[in-house]
This record gives sequence, C-alpha cells and structure tokens, in this order.
Amino acid sequence: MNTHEPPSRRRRATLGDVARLAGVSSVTVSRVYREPQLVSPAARDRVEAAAAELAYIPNRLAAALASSQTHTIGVVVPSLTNGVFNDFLSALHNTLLGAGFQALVLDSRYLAANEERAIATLLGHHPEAMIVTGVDQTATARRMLEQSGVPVVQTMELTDDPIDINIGLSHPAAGYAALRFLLDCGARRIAHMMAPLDARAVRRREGFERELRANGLDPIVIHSTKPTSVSLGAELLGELLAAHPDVDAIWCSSDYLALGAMFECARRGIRIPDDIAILGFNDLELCAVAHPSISSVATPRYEMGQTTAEILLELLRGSGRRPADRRIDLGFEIRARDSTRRP
Amino acid sequence: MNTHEPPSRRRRATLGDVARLAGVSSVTVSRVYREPQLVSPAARDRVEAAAAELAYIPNRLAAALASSQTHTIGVVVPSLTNGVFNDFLSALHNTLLGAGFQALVLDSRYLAANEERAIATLLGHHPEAMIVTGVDQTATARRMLEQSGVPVVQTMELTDDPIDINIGLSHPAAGYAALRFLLDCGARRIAHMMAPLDARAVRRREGFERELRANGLDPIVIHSTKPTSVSLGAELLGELLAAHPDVDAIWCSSDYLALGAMFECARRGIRIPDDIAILGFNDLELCAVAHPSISSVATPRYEMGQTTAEILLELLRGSGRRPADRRIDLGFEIRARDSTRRP
DNA sequence: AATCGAAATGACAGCGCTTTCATTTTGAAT
DNA sequence: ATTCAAAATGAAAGCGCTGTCATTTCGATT
Repeated sequence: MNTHEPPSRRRRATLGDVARLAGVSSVTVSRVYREPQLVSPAARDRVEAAAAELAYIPNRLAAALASSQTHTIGVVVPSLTNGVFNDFLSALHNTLLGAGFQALVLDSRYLAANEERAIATLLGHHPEAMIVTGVDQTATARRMLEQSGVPVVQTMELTDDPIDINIGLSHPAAGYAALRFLLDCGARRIAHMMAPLDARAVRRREGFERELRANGLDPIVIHSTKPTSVSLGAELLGELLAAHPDVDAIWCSSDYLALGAMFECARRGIRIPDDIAILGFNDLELCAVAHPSISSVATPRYEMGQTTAEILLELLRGSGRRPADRRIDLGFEIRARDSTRRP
Repeated sequence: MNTHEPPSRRRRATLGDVARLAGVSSVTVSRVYREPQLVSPAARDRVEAAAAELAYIPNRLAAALASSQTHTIGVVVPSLTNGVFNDFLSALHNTLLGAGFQALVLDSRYLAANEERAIATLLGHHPEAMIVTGVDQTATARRMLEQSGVPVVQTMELTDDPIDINIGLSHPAAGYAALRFLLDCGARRIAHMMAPLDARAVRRREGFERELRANGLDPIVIHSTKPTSVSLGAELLGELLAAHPDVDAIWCSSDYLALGAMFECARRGIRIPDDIAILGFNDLELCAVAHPSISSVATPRYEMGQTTAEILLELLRGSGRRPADRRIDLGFEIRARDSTRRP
C-alpha cells in the first residue's frame, strides 16, 4: 500500500459558486434548472457556461431537503437474483423514470427482519411512495409504513387487510388452478416442490394441498429452506424420487426448480411428460424455449410493475386521486406446453 | 376514482419533536443516535422512549447534508436481469452493508448515454465512492467522475488508462483461452455467438478471432443486437446452422446463449458434444446442473464485488490508503464439463 | 417623455440535521 | 467545604438548496 493522491480532493462546486462565476444570484441559477422559462436567455447562457466550467452537479440532498420532494420511490423485494423481480422492477423503472422518479431498491433476501430494516432505511431517504413485496410485513414495519404518510403499495399477492394499496394475484387460487390442471392432464400421484422461504409459495401450496385433499389424494410435498435455484430443483428431484418413486407429476413452485428437476430427469433417463409431467410457476422467458418446453403458471410480473407505477404516478401528481378499489387482482394464467400431457 | 384519505398526511416527526417530548435539546437526541456513550443513561432512555412514541425515523437527507457523509456508494451496471451482475452486486452488498455503507444501484441497459445519465444522477446523491462497469465511459462521464473527488472503481474488465482504480479480468485473454480450449478439444469449425451490445463481449471476440486467424482458421461469428437471453441463444443457433451447417463447436459469449443453443440442439436432435461442442461464458450456477453440463469460462464475479468493496472500505475509512497497484487482474478459469469433448 | 403591467432578478428564511464551542453539572480529590 | 477536571448538555451557525415575496428592469402603450 502507498498513499497517492485521490483524483481531486477539492470541494465540489455549489449553486453559489456557479452564481458567482456567472454574475447572477444563486436563485437565478436554481431557476435555470427548475424553471428555465423564467430566466432570460442571456442569463441562462452565462449560467450554463459557468456550470459547465465548474462541472457543477446539483446536490440532490440539499434540493430534496429544501423542497421536501425527493422524487424517489422506495422498493423492497425479496431477491434481486430472481427473474421474477427483475421483470417487475424493469416495468417499474420504465414507467417511473419517464416521469422523473427514481426507484431506490433494496432486497430482503426473504427475511422479515431484513425487510423491516430495509423499510426503515428507505423511509430515512424520504421517498414519496413505498412499494413492498407481499403482505407479511412485521408489525413494526407496518406501523412505520402507516406513519410515513406516503402511499404504500403491497405487491405480488393479495390480502384482505392492505396497508394502503394492494396489487397482485391470489396465490392460493394459483395453487388450486395448478392442481386442477395437472388432474385434468390425467396425473394422480402429484408432488409439489417448493422453497418455503417464500411466503407466497407457502400460500400456493396451501391452495394446492386443499384441493388435493378435496379430491381424496394425499399431498406429496418436498421442500428446502435454501433459496430457489436450478441446482436445488435437481437436488429436490433426487430426494423426491427416493421417497416417492411413483410420482407422475410435479408442480414446482418456481421455474428454476422446474428446470433443475427437468435436467435431473434427463440425467436419469426419465421421460417428460410421459413418465413425469412437470409444471412450473411464473412462466419465465426460458420456459418457452426449453426442451421440452415447460408448462407454467404465468404471472403478470411486468403488468404488476407497470400498474403499480401508474397508480403511484397518478396519486403523486394527480392531486392524490386513488383507485376506486384499493385492491387490484391481476390474475394468472396457465400456459400448457410440452412438459405436461395434453388435458 | 374517488379521493379518500391517504393513511396519514401529518408531518413526520423530527429531531426537534423528539427532543421536546423527551425534555432535552435536539443535540442530545442527535447524539443518542451517533454517539450514545456521550449521553447519560437517563437521558438516553427518555429520548428512546420519545422516539418510539413518535415513530421517529431520522432524515438521512438532512444528516447527509449537514455532515457531508452520505454513507452511500454509487454503482452503475449494464443490466439488472443478468446473473453476472447479481453475483457482483450481492458480494458488494454483503461487504458494504456490514460497514454501514449502502449501494445505490442504477442500470444502463448497455447504453453509454444511459450510463452517463446514471452517473450524473448518482453523483447528485453525493456518494462517497463510485463503481462503474467496464472502461468505456463517455468523455463527459469520465470528466464527471474525475471531478467528483471520490474514489472511482471501474470493474469487470481491465484498461491501461483507468480513471482511478480498476478491478477486473482481461476479456481478450478470455477469448484467446476459449479458442485454445476448443482447439485442444479437437474442434476445427468453431463458431462464436455473441451480443455485441456488451463491449466486453466485443473484446472477447477480438481475442478469439485474432487467435483463430493466427491458426489459419476463418472466424464464424453470429450475433444479434438484442440483449442476451436463453431464447436468443436458440434463435442464433438456427441462424448459425442455416449459414454454416458444418460447425463442430460454438463458443457462446454468455451462458444464457449457451443454454438456449443447447435446447435448440436437443430440439433438432443434434448431439452435444459429439456433433457440436458448446462452451459458455461466466459459469453461472446452472452450467454445472444442466444436462449435459455446460463447459464455461468462469469469471470471478463474486470476488470482483468483494475485492471492490474491500478496497473502497479501506480507502474510505483507513485514511485514504490505496492499493499499490491501481489495476487488479482477478483472472478467469475454464471449467471443462460435458458439453465439450475432453481435451 | 411618462406610465404601467409583465418579465426578470434577488434577499431572506428555513428544510432537519451535525459541528463546534461554550456552559453547566457531576463526582472525585483535597 | 473547596477545587477542578471530566462528563453531560445546550446555543448557535451552517450544510446547499428552494419557496416566498419584494424589487428592479424592460418593452409596449399612451
């Protein structure tokens, strides 16, 4: 280690510096950025030249503090590595960015305590709205959100008791539908593969099991506390077959698990869908292109992000008008492909 | 649309509110958060009770403005949906979070203009350091980073002319090594599949082509301006075979492309590695578990994130000590698996 | 040339916190 | 009981910007 100079340790230029160089007051400089039409072209030019010369970058912290408008929206998702949230976030960004809002995203890694901390951190940045995943916030987190005074959206799943606005889909219903679909395809020894770290996966499983029992069948559920991944899918398939060699269908609570299970089947010479049918969840891009293509329960991830963003923008700009219904069900849809027999 | 009340529109509690309720001055409240050992236990208790009652959350904007310490680090990556950057970011978070720093992440979607804007936005938040991907910043972006006065790390790839600190690997060398590996496996009609949106992929290709020509072979390169994805891999395989039915090996510039190509081969009854060998890039988690398992050039993504974070923390806390060498090569490694013949 | 409203500009206070320095309180030592 | 350093607390200024309101400048009109 040696100690050479940082690239340039000098103080960053401020509004005042630009004003002095341009020979105007700092209010005028401020206006050049916020309401240029109020400034004469001559002054504007001088300010812009001065700003360029000083490589001036406005201090958003100061601006936000003074105007109490941060133009940011806080977002907490369970995972950044899961394709599901990528689609959601990218829709969010697409809609928000155009309106001059910026999303501050933190991940909770599927832990309620992390989520609580993330919410506190984000609220410290005074976002103009908050978006959280799911409906299982801790009591403290819920209270913080309520007290924050900003609009809150809970996404991805539905609840009867939303904090504020709720946009998502019913996971028990998805579980129910998945089971019906597999039954319709003629399966009878149906297993479920899941990662119970995800509260929504647990609720899907509940809908699934309920309907399974209603049909006089016994649930076969295999799970792991590890986060979902392709390799976990392969691993769980091994465990499943060791315990229940006669399964004829598997519903995987994520497409990654489905893909891993499919790879492991291929490795063992198990034919899909003839020996075992496989149904995924989410319908990620890879489902359609896999070989065999993977049947999956498609979730409206992009639409959830977009709807969330649109409603918030309407709320933030449009004089606080909120949707008539604070709970919006965006549904799901089963896409039948080659990894399941035809119904 | 109707216009019901937001959850609570009242002003958020401030330091002063807490102080008043606790019967102390606001400085004392501030100290309870920053240097609790300077406050008497009695006062501390009263402050904490008051803060809890008011659901007080410190305003980080104000704190940052007053102390000019934001405890944030700005990060720009090309894509949030790509597993490569997820590993990098998660290493970054793991190391930074423990030290009380928070990463503000923006994505450029592989566009230099977006990157420039993202850098400006992040600098507006006054981060204490900046991390950018690659070495192809626009002149303006480079100038902003230099002027910012904070440490800057360029990651993922190496350059002879870093802005400040540079941590990565040599992509031309990776291209060279990939070709050598395939040659050693006995391949002769070697194709390259890539998405030139990614500047690093272009440099890998250069290393690859140079060595190919040096061996008297003609480059077969198939590419698309779309971002990399599994389905793109399948699509490009179709195009490739239409133009060059006799290829015996394909190096895919991303594992997603490799997976897509593999699916498409399976669909067409092409055997891997017997008819065509496939080599990926990055060695994502799925390579090892795929069937057949995918050979890939492994990149030290996690290590890059961790090293970057550690060096920055050392720099920010440890009185500005910088690494002896401002350029750190973390290398790569070829993992031979079943999708290529044995060398 | 005088008048007047609109356009352009600036002075000043304040956003919620931290920093600095001064003051008060405490408790141990005489 | 005094003394004095250490511990605890507070008053005031200021971080860089914006909001508000007052003032100046300008061009058009009579």
